[in-house]
Amino acid sequence: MPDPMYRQIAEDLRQKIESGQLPHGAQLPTELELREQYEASRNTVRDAVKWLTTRGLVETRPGQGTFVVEMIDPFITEVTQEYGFGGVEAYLPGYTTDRKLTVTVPRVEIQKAGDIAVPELHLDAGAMVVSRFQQRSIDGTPWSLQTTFYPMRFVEEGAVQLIQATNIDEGAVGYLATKLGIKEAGKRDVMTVRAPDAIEAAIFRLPEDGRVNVFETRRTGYTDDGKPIRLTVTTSPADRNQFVLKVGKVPGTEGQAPAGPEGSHPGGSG
Amino acid sequence: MPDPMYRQIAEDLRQKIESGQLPHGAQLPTELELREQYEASRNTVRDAVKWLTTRGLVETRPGQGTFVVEMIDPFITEVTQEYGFGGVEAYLPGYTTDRKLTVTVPRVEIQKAGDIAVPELHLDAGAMVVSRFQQRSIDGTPWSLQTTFYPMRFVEEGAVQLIQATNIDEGAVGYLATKLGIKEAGKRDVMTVRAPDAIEAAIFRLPEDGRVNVFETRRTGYTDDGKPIRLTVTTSPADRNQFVLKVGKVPGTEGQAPAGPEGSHPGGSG
DNA sequence: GGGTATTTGTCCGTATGTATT
DNA sequence: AAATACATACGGACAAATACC
Repeated sequence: MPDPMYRQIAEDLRQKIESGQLPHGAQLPTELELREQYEASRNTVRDAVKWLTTRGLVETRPGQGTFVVEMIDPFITEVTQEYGFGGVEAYLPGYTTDRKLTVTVPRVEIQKAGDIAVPELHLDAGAMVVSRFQQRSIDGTPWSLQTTFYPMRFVEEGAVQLIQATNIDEGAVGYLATKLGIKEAGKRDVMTVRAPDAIEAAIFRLPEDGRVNVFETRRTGYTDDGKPIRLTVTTSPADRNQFVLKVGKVPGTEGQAPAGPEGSHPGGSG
Repeated sequence: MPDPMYRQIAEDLRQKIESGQLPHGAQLPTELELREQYEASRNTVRDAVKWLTTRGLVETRPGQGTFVVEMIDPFITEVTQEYGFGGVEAYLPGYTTDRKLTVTVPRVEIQKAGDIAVPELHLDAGAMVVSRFQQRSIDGTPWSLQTTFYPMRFVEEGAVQLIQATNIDEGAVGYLATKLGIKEAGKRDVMTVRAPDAIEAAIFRLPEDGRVNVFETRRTGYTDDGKPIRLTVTTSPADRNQFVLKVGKVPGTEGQAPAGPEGSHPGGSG
């Protein structure tokens, strides 16, 4: 039982939300009503609402009110030995199968390699890279951003299609193989979670207070002799994405229920 | 450039942090000093600091001040085809190799199956399960909580060691194989990210405002004929964990730098 | 241990702006 | 245009945690 008044109010509202008394999408009492119900000042009930907001339980809409957040039907990316996580090469929608995936045409830029690309691609500081950027949406909702970096050297050696803003049918990695004989023999995916930057928050329409994190997966592809050939960075909001990995023999895929607000671990702190 | 004053103050401080002018661990000016520097009220500079706090850039310590967060040396869990993510069966520390992993003795409880276990283990509502809970720490810092649920039926059929609060040398899954002939032929891992609950926040010593999320991986193990035999739920803080998956031939593992505050994707929102 | 200064946390009141209906 | 509801910003007061003497 938290001592401060705003926390008591928040816990009371939280209990009402998690018990179903305030279902998804329901409007909370207005700040004025909360102020009367709990006999607190408006700033104090605002602190309580902000506490719930930070936890992703409610969202405020200026001019309308405060609402319990809607449940998001998660997008499930299946991880396979062949593909690894990070990409959208394989995916399964949750519950329904009729979602539509759309991909923007690549935006191609030639840039100085950044703090990630330089070490991952074993480049010298100041080296140039080709970046190919795509945005993926599902049913019109932005779902992931993906940028792949290739050393500029590949273009100079003849892989000119890399700098064209069109989809490469065989895939850019396949194109490198047929054009330059550079084959990807292995890849490493690193998955982290972090707060979104301003661009990601805008594109994904995430609440601007940064409480919804994004997955960031960095995939580095290597040739047989261990030279890195590309770096793919994919970001996707953590509130609408799940990753699934199957190993061995697993029965048919039913939809995965999103994580609910129940305690998975026993109480206590031993 | 954000309009509200508290955002301008926050962006200014953010720029000082990201430029290195305020390095990791450095103390920010006190609220009184900020109030003088920016000619704003104390509540306004507090809003600015709170904005930075929500984004995980700074942390406040009552009686001391506000500080730029320390960089956390991430714990890297390597995902392999054999093991999948979720567990700590295989892991690599970041940068250094001299970290010590400690595991608590299992806490064993017999419970009614919860909202996750019932569907995952194909149980009837109200069925009983054995839960085995362990907490893992690295260098004394709590790193992951893990609970595995087994149908109570296994104990009734003779796997009595499941309900003993001791480590099972061959592993609980291996024990089921030798004792009952129940072999795990496959498993599915589902990875999500969510806000921590109160218990997790306490054990991991996460900031109580819930801005640091936790990974939750649910692993369900299946027999050859597709029957689920166990459900393992692992939670680990997203601020100190990374997951790595290697596919094919990948050169020697150098340490992975944590995600820095640089833009990976091009600007704009087209 | 006690006392004091410093710093953040909580709570109140008020006024004005902005977004939506 | 008017009403409603949240957002921002100011002011003040006291409490709680910490550090230092």
